[in-house]
Amino acid sequence: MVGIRRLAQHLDISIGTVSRALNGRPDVNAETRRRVLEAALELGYAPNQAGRSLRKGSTGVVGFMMQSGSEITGDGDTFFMSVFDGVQAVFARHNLDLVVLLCSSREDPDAYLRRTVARGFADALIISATRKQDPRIDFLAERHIPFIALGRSQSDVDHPWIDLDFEGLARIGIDRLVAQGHRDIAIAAPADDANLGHIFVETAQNTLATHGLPLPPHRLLRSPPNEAGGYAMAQKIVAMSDRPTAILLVNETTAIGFYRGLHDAGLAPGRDIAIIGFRESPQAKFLSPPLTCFRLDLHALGEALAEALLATMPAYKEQYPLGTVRRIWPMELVEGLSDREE
Amino acid sequence: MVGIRRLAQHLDISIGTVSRALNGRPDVNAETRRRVLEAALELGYAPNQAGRSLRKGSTGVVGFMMQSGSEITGDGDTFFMSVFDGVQAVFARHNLDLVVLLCSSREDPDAYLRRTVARGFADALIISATRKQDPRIDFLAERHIPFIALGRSQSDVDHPWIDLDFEGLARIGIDRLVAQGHRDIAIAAPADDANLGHIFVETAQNTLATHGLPLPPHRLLRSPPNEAGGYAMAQKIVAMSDRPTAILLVNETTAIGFYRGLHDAGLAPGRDIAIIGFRESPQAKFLSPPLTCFRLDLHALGEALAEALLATMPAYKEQYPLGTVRRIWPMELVEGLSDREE
DNA sequence: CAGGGAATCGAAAACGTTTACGAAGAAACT
DNA sequence: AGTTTCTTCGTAAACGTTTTCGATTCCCTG
Repeated sequence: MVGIRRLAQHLDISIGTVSRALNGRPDVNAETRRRVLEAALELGYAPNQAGRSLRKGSTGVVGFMMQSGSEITGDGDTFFMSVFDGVQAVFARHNLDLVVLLCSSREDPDAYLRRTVARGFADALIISATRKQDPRIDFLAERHIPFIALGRSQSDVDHPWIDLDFEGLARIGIDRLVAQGHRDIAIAAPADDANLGHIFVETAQNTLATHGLPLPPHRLLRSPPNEAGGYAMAQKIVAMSDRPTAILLVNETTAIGFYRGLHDAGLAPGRDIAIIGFRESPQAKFLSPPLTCFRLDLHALGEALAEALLATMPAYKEQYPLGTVRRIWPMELVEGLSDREE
Repeated sequence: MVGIRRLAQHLDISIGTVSRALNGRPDVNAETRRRVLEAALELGYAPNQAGRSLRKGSTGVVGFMMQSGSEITGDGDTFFMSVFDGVQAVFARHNLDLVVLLCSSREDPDAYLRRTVARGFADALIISATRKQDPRIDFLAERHIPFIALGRSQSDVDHPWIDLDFEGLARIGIDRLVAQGHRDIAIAAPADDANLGHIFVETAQNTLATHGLPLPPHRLLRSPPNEAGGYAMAQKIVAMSDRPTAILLVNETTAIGFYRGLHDAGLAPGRDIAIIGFRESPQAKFLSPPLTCFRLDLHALGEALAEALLATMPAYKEQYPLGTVRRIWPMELVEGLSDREE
C-alpha cells in the first residue's frame, strides 16, 4: 500500500509539501502541485483514513444508524434507498461519506450507539426509528455529537429532527372520508411506543371529533407495519358486528394484506370498505383498485436531513445557517379508487 | 472524549497496562484487569478507532458495498436486511463490525470501490450486484484485499463468491410447467449485463430442449426487476397472437405487476396463464392466487457469506479453513396456486 | 545595494493506540 | 544464599497523516 512517504520519496520532496498539495493549501507552487496530483493518480495513492482522522480529529464520514428490524423499514421498499441518495447528493459537495451503521437484532440500539460514538467512527449521525423516549438523543446531546433524528421523540432536550406529517395525514384522511359520507371510520396505527402512533391517533381522534364523530376503542386497531398485520386487521374488521365503512391506514404495506383479507372474506376494497393508505409505493400502485394514499419526496427529504445535519456541525455551520431544524415533512394525497364507490 | 490516557491516569497505572488489560493479553494481573474493565465501563471509554487501526493496520470493519439503484434490490423488501443479519451473527463472534457502503447513483461503482479501498476504510469487502465483467473483482484480487462477491461474474481471476441457484430455478420451474402439460412457455429475465440473466436463460432454454420444446425469441422477455416491468410484460403477453400458456419469472416483484397486468386485460393468473415467480416475499404471499415461487434462507446465506469471507482473511484463515468458496445457494419451491388450474 | 515582503518548502510535533522490550520484584528451585 | 524463572508492569517506538513553525530563496522597492 503506497503511503504519502513513498509518494514524497518518488517526487523527491517532503511529505509536508505533498500533503499541502493534495489538500489544496495555498502555499505550494502550482507546478509542484500538478506533479503531486499526477503522481498520486499514477501510484494510486489515497490518504490513509486512520492516519488522517487521527491527526485531524474528524473522520469525514457520517453514519446513518438503522436497526435490522426497524419498524419504518417494515417490509418496505426503497424508502431508505431514496433517502440515502438525497443525503449523498448533499454530502458529495463536501467530500463527506455516508455509511450505514446497522445495529443487529441481537444488540441493544442504545449500547450500539454508545459504542460507535466512543470509537469515534463518525463525525455525525443520523438516527432513525426514533422512539418516544429515546436514550440515544440524550446521549448524543450530552456529548455534543452532531446528529439529527428522522422521526420525532418526546425528549426534553432540544435537538434537530425531521418527521413525516402524520397530523396532516390524519386530518386530510379523516376529512376526506367524512366528506364522502362515511360515519363509521376505523383507523389503524402501529404500537404506541413508536412515536408516530401517538401523534397520528390523537389527530385522527380530534378530527373525527370536529365532525361530531366518536372513535370507539375497538375501532382503533393496532398492527405491525407489514402485510400480515394488514391481513389480520381485515379479518378483525369483517368480524365486527358494527363493521366500519371506511378505514385509514398509517402503516406501510398494510394495505396489501388488508386488500387480501377483504378479498378472502368476499368483500371488495373500495366498494365494501373505503380505504386510504400510507404510503405511495410501487406495490401500492399495483393494487386493484389503486390505493388512495400519500406521496412524499424522499430524495428531497434526504437532502433536507443532510442540510439540517450540516447546520449542526461546527465545520459547516456557517454554510448552512439553519439553526436547529425541527421540521414536519409534507405529504401529498394521491387519489386512487380505493376510497370511493366507482 | 475520554482516551486511554485519561483512563490510565484515573487508575494510576500506565497506558500500556490498560491497553493490555482491555485487549485480553495474558500478562496482566487479574485484579488489575478487573479494575480497568470496571473503570472503562464507568467512564464510557472505548478505544479510538483511528488510533487503533493506525497502529494495528486493520480496522475491524467489513464493508458491504451496494449501489443505490442496485438491481437485486429492485423494489425488493427485506432481502438485504436478512442477509446483513446473518453476516452480523458471524461477525459478532469476532468483534468485527459490518457497515454498509453505498455508492450513490451519481458515482461510478468502480471508482467508488477504489476510493474506499485506498482509504483503508475496511479490512475486507462484500460486493453485490456483480456484473458479468466486473472490474472491481480484478482490482480487489490484484491488491489482495479479502473480499467475496454476492453473485457470479465471468471474471478470469479466481475469487470467492456465492450466488443464487438460477440454474436450479430454471430447471425446476420449466420441468414443473411442462409436467403440468404446458407446451407454450415464456420466460422473463433481466437485462443481459447482469450475470444471472445469462445463466438463467441458458438453462431454461436447455431444459425446454430436453422436452423437445423450443424457445422462440419473442418468448424470451426482458424486464426490469420491478412491478412496472411485470406490468409491461403482461401487456406484451396478452397481445401475442400465439399467447403462451405459462411463464417463468426470475425477477423480484415482477409477479405483482404481472398479476395486475393480466387482471386489467381480463385474464386470471393461474387459470389463464400459469405463473411461477421468484422469490417468496411478504408481498408475494398476499397475491391472489398465492404465487408459486422459490424460497431461500437469507439469514443462512448471510452467515455463509461471512464465513467464506473470513476464510480469506489472514487473521481468521485457520479458524475457517474453507479455501476459496464458490457456492451455489439452493432454493426451495413453495407451491402456491398460480401455476395450476384449481 | 540593503532591506522587506512574498512564495515555497522542509523539519518536526502531534493525534491515540498497540506492542516489543526490558526492568523489577516475587517465587521457586538448587 | 544464590540463581533462575515467572509474573507483572512501565517505557518508548511506531503506525500515516496534517499542520505549525521557521528557514530559504526570490523578487521588489526605496
